[in-house]
Amino acid sequence: MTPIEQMVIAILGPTASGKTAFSIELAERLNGEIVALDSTTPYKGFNIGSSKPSPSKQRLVRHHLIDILNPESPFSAFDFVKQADEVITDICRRNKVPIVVGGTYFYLKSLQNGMYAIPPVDSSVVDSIENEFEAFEERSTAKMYEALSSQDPGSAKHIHQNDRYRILRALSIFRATGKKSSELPLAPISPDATRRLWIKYALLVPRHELTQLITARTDKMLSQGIIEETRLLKEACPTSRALQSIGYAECVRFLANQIDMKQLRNEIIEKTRQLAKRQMTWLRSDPEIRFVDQRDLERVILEIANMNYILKRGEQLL
RNA sequence: GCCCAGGUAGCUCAGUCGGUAGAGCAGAGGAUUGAAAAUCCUCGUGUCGGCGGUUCGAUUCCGUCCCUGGGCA
Repeated sequence: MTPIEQMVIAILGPTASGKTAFSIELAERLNGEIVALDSTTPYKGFNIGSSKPSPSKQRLVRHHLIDILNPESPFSAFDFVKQADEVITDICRRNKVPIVVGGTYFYLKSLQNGMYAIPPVDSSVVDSIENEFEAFEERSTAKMYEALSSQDPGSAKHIHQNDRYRILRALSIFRATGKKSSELPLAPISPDATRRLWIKYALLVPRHELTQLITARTDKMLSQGIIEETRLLKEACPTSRALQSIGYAECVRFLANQIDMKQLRNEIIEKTRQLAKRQMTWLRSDPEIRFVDQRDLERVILEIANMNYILKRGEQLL
C-alpha cells in the first residue's frame, strides 16, 4: 500500500450552489490554495459567463488554473489532469492545503482514477473517420457503431449506439494505437497521484432554492454585461470552443437575432438548471462525497483538521 | 352583434373515416475513461373547453353555451 503523502480537499456541488464563497473562506482558514475544477474558467476573457471568481476574490486566496489559456486553445480532461496534478504537488510541497473547487466532476474523476496511458490521438484520425462515414448521412452513426462492434466489441458493448461522440473516440483510439479502449488500463498521471488522500465535500442546496439562485445569477450576468463579453469574444476568437458553453452559446444566438431578450434569459436559466441536474447525478454516484451546506463550514474545518492530525501521526509512526 | 379559425399533457401542436389518444419541448431519473457548461439513454392518464343530444359506445357527429385569435359592423 502506497503511503499517503498529500491531503487534497475537494469542494464540489452544482453550479450556483455557493462553492466560491465557501471555498475561499475554507482556504483562508486552512492556509489553502484553490485549484479550479472547471472547463471554462481556464480561458482568458471568459469572465462573466463562466462565473469566474472576481479579481478581488482571487486576491484573497491564491487560485490556480484560471486564465491559463487563450480562447482558441484546446483544453481537455487530460490537460486539466496534467496541470492540476503538478499544481497539487507544488502546493503540498509548500505546506499548503490544495482545495480543488468546481463542478466538472469528470475532470476530478480522471484526476483521481487516472486516464488511458496512450499518446494523444491526432485530430486527423477523427476527421478521417468522419469523412469515411459521411456518405452514409443520417445512418453514419449506425455504420460507425457497426464498425466499432466488429473492431472493439468490448467498447461497443458499453457505448450506446446513438452516442456518436463516444463511438468516434473508441474508433479513433483503435485506429491510432491499434488498442481496444475497453482493454486499456487506467494509469495514474504521476506517482504523486497515487499518494493522495481525497476528502470530498459537495454543497447541497434544495432544488427550489437552487432554481432561485440560478435565476438571480443569470440576471446578474446579464446586468454585468455577458452579452457584450460574448460579442467581443465572438469577434476576436469566433472558433473558441468555450463559446459553446452555457450562457455564451445563448448570447451568440441572441446576437445573431435568433432569440429575443426574454428567450435569452429563459434559455440560460433552463440550460443552467439542466447542468445542475446532471452535476447532481455525478455527485450522487460517488459514495465518498460528504454532503454539506454553507452553514457547515466550521464542522468541515474541524473534520479536515482531524484528518490532517491523523495523517501526520501516521507518518511519525511509520 | 355577425362571420371565420381555434380550444387535446406544464408549453407548442398532431390525431382519432365514432371503440376514452401521441410527438417535440419542458420536467424527473440515469450514463459518463483525453470536447464534459459536451454527448447520450429511459420515463407520457390527460374531466381531448362546459352542458345536452344521437349512438351499444362521443374527445371524434349534431345542438347550445363559454373562452381565445382574426375579420365585418
